[in-house]
Amino acid sequence: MELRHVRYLLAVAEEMSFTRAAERLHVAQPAISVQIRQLEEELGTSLFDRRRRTIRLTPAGEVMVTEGRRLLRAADRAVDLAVKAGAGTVGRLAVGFVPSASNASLPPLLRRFSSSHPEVALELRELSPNALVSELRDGHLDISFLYLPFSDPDFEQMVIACEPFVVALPTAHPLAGRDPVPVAALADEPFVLPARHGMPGLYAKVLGICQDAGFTPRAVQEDVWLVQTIVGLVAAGTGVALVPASARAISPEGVVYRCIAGTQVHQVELAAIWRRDDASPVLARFLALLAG
Amino acid sequence: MELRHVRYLLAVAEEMSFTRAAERLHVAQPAISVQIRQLEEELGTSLFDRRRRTIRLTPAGEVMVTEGRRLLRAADRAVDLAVKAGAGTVGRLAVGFVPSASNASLPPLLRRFSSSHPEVALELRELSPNALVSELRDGHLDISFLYLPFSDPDFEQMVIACEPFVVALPTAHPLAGRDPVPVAALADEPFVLPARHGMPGLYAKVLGICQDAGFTPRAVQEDVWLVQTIVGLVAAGTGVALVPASARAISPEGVVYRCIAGTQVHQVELAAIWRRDDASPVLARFLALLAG
DNA sequence: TTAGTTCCATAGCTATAGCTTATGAAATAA
DNA sequence: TTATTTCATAAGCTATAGCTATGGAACTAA
Repeated sequence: MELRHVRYLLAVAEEMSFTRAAERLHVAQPAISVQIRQLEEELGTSLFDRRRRTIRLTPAGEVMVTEGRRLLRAADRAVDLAVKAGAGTVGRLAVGFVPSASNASLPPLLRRFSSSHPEVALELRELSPNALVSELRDGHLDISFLYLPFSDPDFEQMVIACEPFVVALPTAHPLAGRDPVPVAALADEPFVLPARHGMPGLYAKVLGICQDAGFTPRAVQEDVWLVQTIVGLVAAGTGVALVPASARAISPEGVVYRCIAGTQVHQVELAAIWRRDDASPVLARFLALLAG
Repeated sequence: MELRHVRYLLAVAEEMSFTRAAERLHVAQPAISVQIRQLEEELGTSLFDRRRRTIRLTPAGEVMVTEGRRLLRAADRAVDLAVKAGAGTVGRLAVGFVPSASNASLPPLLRRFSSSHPEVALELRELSPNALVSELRDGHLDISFLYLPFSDPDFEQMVIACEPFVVALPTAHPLAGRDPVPVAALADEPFVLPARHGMPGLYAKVLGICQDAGFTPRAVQEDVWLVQTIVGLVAAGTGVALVPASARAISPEGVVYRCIAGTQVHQVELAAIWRRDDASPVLARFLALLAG
């Protein structure tokens, strides 16, 4: 049995005429006769009572019409869903991000995508950068957000946000009175540093800023995972820190933010990364939104 | 799209290989390639990621596989149901009968059919003979049971039970002492007669028996619909009656049954009638049970 | 790296099967 | 009855599924 048999059957049943069904389907009448007969032979039973000139459905015909309608609906549905899945307007998108990235730029992006693609299920996961990469590789994630630098030939990347660094100081700190603060002024300060291996992008940037100012930061606390925690430690008076400007949103008692003095702009770049060979249409849609 | 496309897709998806799918379907590998490509072109999206040597389903492919399985199941189900409907092992049978026919012979027949055809819904209706005929004609009934004689070129009939007449007498009646009772002895008795137009078969039989005995029954009560009612009237002393022997099952206080004397056997025949042009497979099954 | 192997895709050809035209038989309608 | 409608059948044509041969790309194993 093929869907053609069902389509012909329904046309005949609905027109109650082989002739009119043929017209409706834009084929000659004998084509209908032959196809219906084939179906009848396959089923081992007749579908129409043709003894009168006005044909009638047999009980088996009635059943086949009912089930045939269901069948064609299921076929239409299958096509519709597959087309949508192919276009990326239905499906699933697993998004990963480093803890600090749940800041200003990401939520609005996700919200916009979600409202323009209501049939795509967004799955959000907060992971360390290396976990993000391995999950992307395994196909458990479709796209991830982390701080640059990052480089891997298997992945493509796109910068989606670029924010300046600011200095986080305990409120009582002598430098809190100055704004902007020159980086060189922090040369002898104890530093709270982000996780070197966990967040290599951020770590490298902070180190770079200090080295540009002519010193290597003295770590009083290393391997801190969350920007939130860094800020907390600064607030507790543990030391000073260089953090992305979006950290201003986290403002616990005891910490102040100051701009960095000087002409050189130090920025941290939040990037989206995804597998180069990932052909997921949903991902393509998401990337289009990122780029557009 | 045809079911062939879906069958090929599922084979490829299950084997995860065009080559093995081709072997499984007993066709050459290019046939699979072409059909899958056709489906992909119709959907406007690819179903397999063929960049690697081990192919993978695309999101659209996953969807199409899931929906395709559903589709083939629906197709199988449609065929199965239609075949059963054609064989008469599933469906509906509307059975009509005159009130009096719900006696000894019919219930066991219906019970036997029902247990051998559990998927056939039996619909039972108690109607007058002319209503039976018109409902048969309209197709609201498939088969009916009534008392002969009945004759109509549009219908076929089969006698399914044949029972002798008996005389029903009030217990106190003088003839109650005799057994058998000669019909002639009832010549001057008041008769309770079945409905002439409502049950022509039974009425004609009773009249015939009396006329054979040389008299025309004097009706004290005519147009009685149910044999049960006739018996009740006899029990109340209204008159005597000739009723089918199965009426013995209805034995209220005040009535006795006596055989008819004489060599001539007077019998009433219960027959099944159905439309000559009715090709219903369920009916055919039922008739086979009646005949066999 | 290179040679060999294993895939799927493509091209050209064959054969099947669906379609068309022409026509016939049976049931209606006039 | 005759004319008309309707479905079935037959013959020829055409479209298409499928086959064989082959090529290119991706792995695999020296």
